[in-house]
Amino acid sequence: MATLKDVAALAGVSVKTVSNVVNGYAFVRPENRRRVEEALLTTGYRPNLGARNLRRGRTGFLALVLPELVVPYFAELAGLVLQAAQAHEWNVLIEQTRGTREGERATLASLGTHLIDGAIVSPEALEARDFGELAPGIPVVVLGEHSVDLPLDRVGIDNVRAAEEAVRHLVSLGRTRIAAIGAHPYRGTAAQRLRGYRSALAAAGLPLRDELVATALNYHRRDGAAAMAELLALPEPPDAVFCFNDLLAVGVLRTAAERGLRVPEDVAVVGFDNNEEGGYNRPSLTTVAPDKAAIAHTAVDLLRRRVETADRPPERVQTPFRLEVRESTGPASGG
Amino acid sequence: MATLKDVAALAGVSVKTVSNVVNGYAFVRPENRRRVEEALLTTGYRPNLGARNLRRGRTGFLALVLPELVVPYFAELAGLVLQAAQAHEWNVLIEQTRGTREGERATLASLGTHLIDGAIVSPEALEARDFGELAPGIPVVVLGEHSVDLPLDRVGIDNVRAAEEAVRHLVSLGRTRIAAIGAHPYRGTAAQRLRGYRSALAAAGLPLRDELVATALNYHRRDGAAAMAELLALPEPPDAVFCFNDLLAVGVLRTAAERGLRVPEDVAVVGFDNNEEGGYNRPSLTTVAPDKAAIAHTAVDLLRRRVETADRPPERVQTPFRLEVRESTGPASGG
DNA sequence: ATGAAAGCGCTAACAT
DNA sequence: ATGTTAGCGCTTTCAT
Repeated sequence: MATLKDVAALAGVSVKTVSNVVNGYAFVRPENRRRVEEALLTTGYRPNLGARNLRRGRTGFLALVLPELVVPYFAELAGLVLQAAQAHEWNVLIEQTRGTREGERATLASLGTHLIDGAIVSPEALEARDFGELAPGIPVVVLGEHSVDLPLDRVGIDNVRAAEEAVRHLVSLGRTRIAAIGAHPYRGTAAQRLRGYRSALAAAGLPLRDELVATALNYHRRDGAAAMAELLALPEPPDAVFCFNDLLAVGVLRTAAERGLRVPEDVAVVGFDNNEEGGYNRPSLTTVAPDKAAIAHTAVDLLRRRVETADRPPERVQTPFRLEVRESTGPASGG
Repeated sequence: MATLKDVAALAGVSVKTVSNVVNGYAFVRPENRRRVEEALLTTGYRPNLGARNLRRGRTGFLALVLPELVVPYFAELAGLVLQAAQAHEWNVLIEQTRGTREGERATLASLGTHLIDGAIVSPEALEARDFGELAPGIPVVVLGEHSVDLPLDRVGIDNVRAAEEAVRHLVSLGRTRIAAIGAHPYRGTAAQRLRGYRSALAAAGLPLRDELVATALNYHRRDGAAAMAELLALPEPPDAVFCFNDLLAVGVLRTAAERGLRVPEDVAVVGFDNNEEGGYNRPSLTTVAPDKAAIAHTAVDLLRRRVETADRPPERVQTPFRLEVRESTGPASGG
């Protein structure tokens, strides 16, 4: 593979001149420029970005740290981050943590190693001190709410308000036994959504029943299905379910169908995330739809600014969301 | 950020010794090792991988080039590739091409720039010469079938046999008007699956009807829904549909439901890819299930061998698959 | 406008 | 067993 030196030798100029041409510098004598460009072509030169970055002190990489790509929300988000990063000439390195504290800590620790300019992290189990300990001085943008208050840039929607809106919607349908699936011992977003659920119930004058709040240690379809099975075993099963993500909701729909329940007549269901698959479910899924493109774009932009000037106060940006009402709570049923 | 030199100065030894300790070299005097380790700790040294790789002539990166992460098949595969790559101490750079030749060419061209050791490419529109032109000398492993015969390592399932098996299954249910959705002007996998579809029909003594073969330029849910709407508008609509991926099939199920058709009684549906979502559909989706973990693992391994010795003859590895029979063709209906 | 040379942080000869 | 040094490919002073 041809290097700058090879090209310089072939063109009969210095490395500097070739570098100037390659980097689009203005003042190069036309004759030299022509010869360099010819040499560039015949050698098929391509700059070694590693070397360039070593010299420049930036790597051109950004790490995207997330639980797992099989979760559609993260796959969709990752796709959008890739696009947003491209606009800033950043390559994206995706790291899966599997959502465990172990995995998250290990990944965070591996970031210290200079090959990234910064990281966008979607934490689940991480604690505040982990960041300082494992990735000191590394520009980080955090996605979503987190139980601990970190002095880091952060992007996400207002989960409390979003949950309130979802539950208020169920209340407006006349539902009174509204369950929640997705309570979690330490996930920040789960805590926020639970808070919104409770405050909406309280505002509607409905009682808070502990047996209607189901914990889910994971947010996969099977966990939703299992949780719904338990809720249906209650003496008085719910007439509506608010799920903390769409995957849980899909599991819920499945279990409901297997038990012969009609959705939304017997039980209305709301999800969270607006995965593409929800629109094709039967019934299609009512869900909280965060503006994922805005999240991706904002995160990348925040990271860029953080990289440029490290000593800014941390920012928290709230991105918009809306409630997408579909068949699982709507009048037209697919049940 | 501390460098090797800083550590050496602090420990009162040479950089070589520090390097030896960092890289786990055996022969370091215990006293020196102790001092180096101490200096390592107090400086919080982390190796600059960029510099290391520049020197070593490898980058530690592998590019995974795929159409888009919102397609569950690619998201699932990407997750598995990340895992497989980790075992070889490779970081993975994901590039989305959006499945266009433009996008694929642009991505391929950007690979030439030395920051990757090799690439795993899932092409859709690429032509043979693109590889030679745009990424000359770069170790590449191709995923899936491709219309053009390339002298490159390749991993995939036997799409012809897989399609045959799917269609044979529909035939065994007594279906006679079996449609196919997903014919495509240049995708290699589409051509193979179409071939399998045709040969299975021929083997069963069923006529090949052109009106039952639907082209899909994209393989998203909405494309399946649209194609199914057209098939149902035929004077004699199909009694079974073989879709070239699960997303198309999900769209088909949706359209069928909207028209009040029962699946599988009125129309049986088979997909391809075994996305997680298919198991939770109502009815759950019968599908061709490729062993994605095997694909990911094999691709990474093939790439490693290609990087190590460039002058091996290209290999083609076929990974296993099986037909996963569920409700959309099975006796127990969810329709 | 261009050349010479230093140096980014690291590893690998080569010495000792 | 460890120190010295060259050099990976590039950008960037500093000269000229």
